[in-house]
Parts: sequence; C-alpha cells; structure tokens
Amino acid sequence: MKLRRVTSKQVAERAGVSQTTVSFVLNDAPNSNISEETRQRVFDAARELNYVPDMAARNLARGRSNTIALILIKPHEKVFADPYIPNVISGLNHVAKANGLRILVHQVETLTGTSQLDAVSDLLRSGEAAGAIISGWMPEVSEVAQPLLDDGYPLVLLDIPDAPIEAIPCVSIDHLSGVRELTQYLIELGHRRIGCITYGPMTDLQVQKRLTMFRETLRIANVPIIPEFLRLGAYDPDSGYAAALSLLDMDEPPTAIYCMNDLMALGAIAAIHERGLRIPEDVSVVGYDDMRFAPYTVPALTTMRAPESELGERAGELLISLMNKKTRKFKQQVLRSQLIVRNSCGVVR
Amino acid sequence: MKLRRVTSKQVAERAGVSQTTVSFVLNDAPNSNISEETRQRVFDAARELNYVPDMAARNLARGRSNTIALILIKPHEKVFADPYIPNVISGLNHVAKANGLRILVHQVETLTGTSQLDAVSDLLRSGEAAGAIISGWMPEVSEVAQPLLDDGYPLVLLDIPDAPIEAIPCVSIDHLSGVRELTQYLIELGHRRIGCITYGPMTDLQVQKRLTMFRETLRIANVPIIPEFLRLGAYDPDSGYAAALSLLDMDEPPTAIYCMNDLMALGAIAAIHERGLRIPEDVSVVGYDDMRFAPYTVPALTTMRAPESELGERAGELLISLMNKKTRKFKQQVLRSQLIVRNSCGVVR
DNA sequence: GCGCTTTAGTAATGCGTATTACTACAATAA
DNA sequence: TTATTGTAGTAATACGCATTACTAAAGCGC
Repeated sequence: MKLRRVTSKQVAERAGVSQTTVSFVLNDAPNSNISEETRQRVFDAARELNYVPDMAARNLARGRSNTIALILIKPHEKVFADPYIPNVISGLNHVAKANGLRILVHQVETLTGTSQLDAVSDLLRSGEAAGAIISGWMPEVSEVAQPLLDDGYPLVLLDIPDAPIEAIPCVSIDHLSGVRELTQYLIELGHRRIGCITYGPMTDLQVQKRLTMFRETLRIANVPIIPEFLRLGAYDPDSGYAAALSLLDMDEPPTAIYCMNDLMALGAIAAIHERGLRIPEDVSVVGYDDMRFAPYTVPALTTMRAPESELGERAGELLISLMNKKTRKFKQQVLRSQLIVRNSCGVVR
Repeated sequence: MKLRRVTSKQVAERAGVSQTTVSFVLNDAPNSNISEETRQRVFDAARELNYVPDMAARNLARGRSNTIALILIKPHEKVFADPYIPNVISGLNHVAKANGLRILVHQVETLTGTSQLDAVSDLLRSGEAAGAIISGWMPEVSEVAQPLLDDGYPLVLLDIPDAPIEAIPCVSIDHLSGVRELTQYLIELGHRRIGCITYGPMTDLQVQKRLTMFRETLRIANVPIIPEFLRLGAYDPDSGYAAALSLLDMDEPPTAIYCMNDLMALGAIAAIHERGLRIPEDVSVVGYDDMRFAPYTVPALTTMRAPESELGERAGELLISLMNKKTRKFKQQVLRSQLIVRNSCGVVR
C-alpha cells in the first residue's frame, strides 16, 4: 500500500551533498550559489533514484497547497444534468494546468444545516486547497464565504444572480440579459401571448430572477402578463412535454413558448407536434443553453448560448491572481450569453 | 492570503492539556485513556477557537493523503463532450463522500511523450492522492500503471477494452456485448444491408474493438459485410449527418444505419428526413449512449444505455478496498449495458 | 506495605520538505 | 597584510500533526 518513498535526503546522499543543496537545486532557488557541476550531480542522482517530492511535506513546509477547490452546491442529480459544470471544469482545468495547480471537485447537496456549511468551510480552512471557486448560489453561501474572505482566503464565486455582493470576487454569466434578449426577440416577432415553462424549486434565486426578468421585459413592452401561461417544469424533457401540452390545450393558447432550458424545449417541441401544430407557423419556441442537440431539433431550436468554458477560465484566472497578489483587489466580471437564432421562431400571424 | 492558523497546540493550551491529548481526543484514538471531563474541555476549546486540523500536516504525519485522483486521458474537448465522465464523477463522488475522501480531477491530453507520462506518474508518486482511477485506455497507460501497481499503489482502471490485462484491477462496461446486442437486434429485424457510422481516431482501441465486434456479429449471422457501408464520423451530429447522407445517396443504400453514438445518430436522423425517407419504414437507425435527447428524436431513438454512474461507484469501491486492505486481491468487474428499444427500428420490408 | 496493574495523561520524536542562519574558503580591494 | 566581499555550500530549524514511549498517581490483591 505504502510506496517506499525516495526522499530528498537519499538523493543528497547519492549526490554527495546536503539535503539543503538538493532542495535548492531542484527548486531552482534564487539566491543559492550552487556550481553547475554540483547541480548536475543532483539532477543525475534524482533521476537515477526516480525521486518525486512528497507533496504533503512540501505543502506543509511551504504553508500552501497546490490545489484549488471547485465547490459545487447543487443537488447530486443536477450537478451534471447539463454540460454547464463540465464546461466550467474544462475551462478551469486549462488555467489550472498552466499554473501547476490541481483541481479538487467537491460537491455538496445544499448548505442548509450547519454540518454541511461547516464541511465546506473546514475543507477550505484545512488548507487542503489554496483557493476555491464556489458554484451554486444561495444565501448561505455568503455565510461561508464572507468569513473566509475576511481572513484573506482566496475565493471566487460563480454566477451570483445580479445585484452581487460588492465585496465578493465573482465571475458571472449575465443570464438576465440573456433572458431579456430572448424575450425581446419573441416580442419583436409580434408575439403577445407568450407562455413560459420554468423549473423549480422556486426557492432557487437564479430561477426566480430569470422569471422576474421575463415578466419585466413583457411589462416594459406592454405585452400582457398572463398568469395562466406560466408552467413549472422539472428541468427535464418530460416535464417540458407535459407543461407544453397543458399550455396548448388552453382555450386561447400562447403563440410562443419560452422554455427556461433546452431540455424542456425539447419536450415542448414534441408536444407541439403531437397536437398537430407547426413550428414556427403556429407556435414559436425558444430554449436556453444551446445544448448539442439544439441544432437538430425539428425545426432547429433558437436558444441562448452561455460562455461556460470561458467562465471557468476567467474564474480560474481571477482566483490565481487573488492567490498570488497581496492585494485583495479584484473586479467582478460579467460574461454575456449569445442569442443563437435558428428556425423555431416566426412572426406571429 | 495566509489564514492565521489555529493549531492543535493552541487548543491544547486553552484546554490546559498537552497537544498529544488534543490529538487523541479529536481523533478518538483507540487506546488513549482520556477522562470524559478532559475530553469535553478539549472539544470546547477546539470549538471556541474554531480549530480545523491542517491537512498537509495531517497527511504528512499519517503518511497518507485523503484524496483520490481521477485521471482522465482524453483530448481536452472530448472529456466532457458527453455525460460519460460527468456520470462517472457523480458515482465516484458518492462513495468518496461516504468515505471522507476528496476527488482530484486531472485531465491530460494523451500519454505519448515522456513528459506527460511522467506528469501522471509523478502526481501519483508524490502522494498527493492515496489512490487513483484512470479513465481512457491506451497502451501507454500500462506503462504508467504497472510500475505503480508493482509498488503497491492502489489503482483502478476504467473501461479497458476486453482482453484486459489480468493483473490490473479494473471496472469496465461491456460495450462489446452492447455492440453485439444492438447489431443482433438489427439482424433479427431482417436487415442485411447495414451501414455503420463510426468515429475516429482509428487508433482508439475502444473504437477499433467495437467495429470489429460489429463486423464479427454480421459475419457470424451470415450478413454480408459491405466495406462501402462504413463511414468514419467525428463524434458529433454534423459528421453523422454528412456520413448518413453519403450512405443514403449510394445506388443501393443500406436499410439500417448503425451509429456508434447518439450524437451521430441525431445527425443521421436529420439526413434521412432530408432525403424524404421515413424512419423506420425506409431506414432504421440505432445509436449508443442513450443521451437525454434520445427519447425525443423523431422517432424516438433505439440505443444502448451504459451504467456510467454505477461504473464510477464500483470503481470507487474497488479503489477504496485496495487502499484499505493489505491484500492486493481484487476482482475485475464488468457491467452490462442495456438495450433501450424505442421507435427508430423496424422490420425490413 | 509491597509489587502489580490500570488510569490519565505527557514528552519526545518522526513525517519530508523549505528556508534561514551560518561557515569555510577563495578572491579581491585597500 | 588585513579587511571585505563573494562563492559554494551546510547545519539547524520550522511546518503542524500523529504516534510511540514513557511517567506519575491511584487502585488492588495479599
């Protein structure tokens, strides 16, 4: 189980120098005066013995770990329900590798309950990770984050819904603008009866805000907000299907359906076909996420694409700058989503 | 940047005991005789000071880290192209949490080149992770894995193509049986002209074996193997679309198209519709993966579902047993995929 | 009242590295 | 010649915990 460790001491012995010298050479210490010849001896000895520094010892001595934590606060089954987090990891991985850092992925269901709150806090305070990125906003997050930030712990929050806490470094995708843009697009096409399929739980701040923005955009454009046109889905195609059916079966159904994500839009499209209606002639549909199947729905789905991988990169960069600089200065960054117009929307007749 | 650490020494001071006692109490050491009263004092002091053990120090002292590494050997853009890895992480996360372990995700493009090979080897030999799961098979993997295993390092390989190296602990999904089952299903429906859209690179052993199995199944059933019916896609819908078009435009096109994954099947379905053909009356289609959109293609896609999350769980369990037990005994495990019959296949006319 | 065991702890050490403070020697400057 | 500055290293220590070896006091049988 336990590998026989080769220590720097053994390397030193073999090279006929002190352990200090080994450390100096292998870390290329700035003010060490080691002759080229000795350096070579150390390198050779290290290679011959297949020396690999013990990370625990190094971290302890340096007082800093070489990993950053990605904390995912989201119910188990939802973390990887869509490519959002994978894409973030992908981007983060990129900058982590460039900086010689490891990524620790830690998923936790929620933060209600002191024990879970402490679990996250302890993970970071234990020094396991030299910094952390927290994804998944809820009010309790700031309870964890603020004390850590006050202590100078490098922390970056991901995707805080608008009105961000000023003092917290964060990188977000401006989903609210995305929602507005998408809604306006429907309005510009002449739709005035716009259904909406959102998803729960309604305690999710992100979802709430998006819904509010949807309504607000309608209001500003003087498009009637019809409460009966709102459906609560469950994130997945089946729920979108059911919700769409119930919308279509109304006496005066909507001419457009705004789906809060592509998966539900997928179900909605099936429902519309099932009722013998045409897209977009009879009903327009939009989704959100631009998942891989979106170009291949029939007709191809108009949706919003978020720069998720870039989000991960930016978050990583910000975190690293916080880790390196004494300064606690930072700027909150906001990335914009992109409207992907395909064929699922048409002008209202 | 650096949190002011609370050390066990400070806790000891506050509780009026020795550091040893603090360690004994907080770790609930088996043969320590500490009175209930003293225990309480220690607990109180620890809580009051908000003490969190330093993980680097703990790991060093214990000689073992509390994290396990998930090594992903796959090109950057393909790691998260489908939910395979996310699902594995999901399952792995489950058992990791139950065992108080962290997950370190390390992605590396390939293993050609000594530097990359060493990077992985060093990560594990550095003791950063107490064990590792390696996903992404290529011959070089065993170059990394074998020496580590010989040294007793706990290692589990994921999804080695059949004919596994006997001496290596691994957990796999039996994709070859999946391919056979799917192919046989088409044959049983009477298809004798079966096109195949595979994906590259052809150096990928997994892909090669699957293709071989596809052909072998045809051969055994005396179904002609028509080389012109083979297309090399690029994993994504667009390539499936193009490949399918070129199959359909042949003088004597296939009556069924076997797609090596759902994404390409998605494109193929679009191509079939584009040529004005009906599914499954004119052409049958199968995919592989059972991605979320599969029930909602038109018609719903018949495909193969792999127990990916379970794969992660099993791998985690096996790894943990290797980490705990002195014994190096293990059993290679193979999980079966499940045929999901929907509506994209019909009997040949 | 003597040895023996149990109870309730503590002192000391080790883990493997990074780093600080020091040394021996040579080269140079005054 | 002597003081000064490099040069090329080394010895010693810190990092914070776990753990082993030890101790002082109390309990107990006889």
